[in-house]
Amino acid sequence: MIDGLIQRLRVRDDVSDEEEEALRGLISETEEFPARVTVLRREKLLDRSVLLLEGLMCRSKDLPDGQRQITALHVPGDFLDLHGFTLKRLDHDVMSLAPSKVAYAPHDRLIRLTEQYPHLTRLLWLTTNLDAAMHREWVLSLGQRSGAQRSAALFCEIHTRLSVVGKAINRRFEFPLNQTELGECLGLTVVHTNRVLRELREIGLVTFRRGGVQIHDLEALETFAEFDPAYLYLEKLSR
Amino acid sequence: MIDGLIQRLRVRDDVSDEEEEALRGLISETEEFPARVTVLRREKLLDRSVLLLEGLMCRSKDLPDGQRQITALHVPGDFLDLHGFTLKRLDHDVMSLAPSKVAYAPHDRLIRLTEQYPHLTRLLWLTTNLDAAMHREWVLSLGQRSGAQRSAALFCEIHTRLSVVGKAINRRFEFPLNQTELGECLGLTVVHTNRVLRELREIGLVTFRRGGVQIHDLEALETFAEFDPAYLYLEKLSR
DNA sequence: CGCTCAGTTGACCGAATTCAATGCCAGTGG
DNA sequence: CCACTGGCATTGAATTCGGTCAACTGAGCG
Repeated sequence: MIDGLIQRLRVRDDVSDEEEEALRGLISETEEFPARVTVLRREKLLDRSVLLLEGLMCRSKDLPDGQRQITALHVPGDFLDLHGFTLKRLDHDVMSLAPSKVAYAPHDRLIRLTEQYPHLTRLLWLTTNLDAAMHREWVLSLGQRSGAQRSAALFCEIHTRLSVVGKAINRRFEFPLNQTELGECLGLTVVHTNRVLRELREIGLVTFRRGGVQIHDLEALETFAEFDPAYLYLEKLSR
Repeated sequence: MIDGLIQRLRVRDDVSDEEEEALRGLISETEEFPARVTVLRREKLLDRSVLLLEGLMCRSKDLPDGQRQITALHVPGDFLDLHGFTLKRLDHDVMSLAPSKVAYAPHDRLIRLTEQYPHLTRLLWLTTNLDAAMHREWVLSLGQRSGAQRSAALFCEIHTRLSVVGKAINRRFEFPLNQTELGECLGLTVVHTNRVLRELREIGLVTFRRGGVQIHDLEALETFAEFDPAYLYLEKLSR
């Protein structure tokens, strides 16, 4: 059930059978959500963290004048708010972008885990640091890449992350955002997002259609985006 | 010596005397750097983490075509690469912006700490999650705020963070970036950075001069920037 | 004095936004 | 079956924000 998480961790380090059991013991219950509902609201005090099992979710922040920015996308196997375990409240909302299934990890169980499994604690800590690494890449993207490059880089990132959990096949993956939401990831208006998508389609790199993404030429897309997956830390090291 | 760090932690949670001792025991040695040198280079494998004691540093990423983005600024009391404790290598460079002093925390000592002090481990984990929260605010800024707002928001953030460690007095603080570097934080060119700074100065909000920042009207600046310090987590909670 | 480096300004250009209209379904109720 | 609706996607035209190029200033310094 939490295989996605274990898969993601085993890409980066060894996880013993005992540790795997401890991880399974974290989960208290599961819940399902339809697409486009707010799953976690900022400021509320937290006593559990949420692991995404199936579907797609995002975190978003907004400004008083109503502008919204999506700060992260989450695929199955990702914790949505493990940072909330230490922060105790969120600085952003979490919303489902597709029908999704989650599992809850109560904070008291996480505290016990930090007391009994230091190595596993470091691995969970690692996953929040991966989130931060992705944030930094988005900062780079928003600060320095053009709209089209930004879009291409995002498709490369999601393609790589979904591949790790076996959900990208033949350079195709489910990606049920609409163009407004994609624009909120990229810091672009819908109108310009639409133009950028047309450009990427017309030069034969990638086609985005509501529901999914088909990459036509992965190598060319990565070159165009100046994409380097180093920030996703896909290598196995003792942590 | 590591008082800045302890000050920052005690804003967010209680730190016992024993834990304070354990933190002091982390440090093996210190080192000083002049301004504008690369302190850590991306990709190198790490066996220690670096705590900033005095000065100012930044993390930066760049694209193959030479464009550079500063992804974070660090003030005294910040770890520069505690995320490197679990990631084992960095995805960015770390550079000094002012003459600085650092202390080293070898990873084997950090591992021992995670085995003996779970609560303190959670507090150190917290600090990396604070970094991620700041990254998210920068994503919001770069995606949705105008150049001038972005600049104002950055000044608000640094003012608040320096206040915590007693380094902002009377709405004035040292900030020895040049306009090129400030532009690399904001995703703007030097030329436009210059114009934005003039605008902020002329409407009486804030004056940036190489070396320091003087805020003229803090409340107006925060309103202009749509700044809300919630993402800095300045409240004390049991973690 | 001439050099360099940072800051500043103007003229022009291009990327992205804004505003507005149109097209395209899928669903739904008559 | 068709008319009507609402949500997205798409396109055009005008505008603006920020970038590019280039020149100039001023301070510090050997």
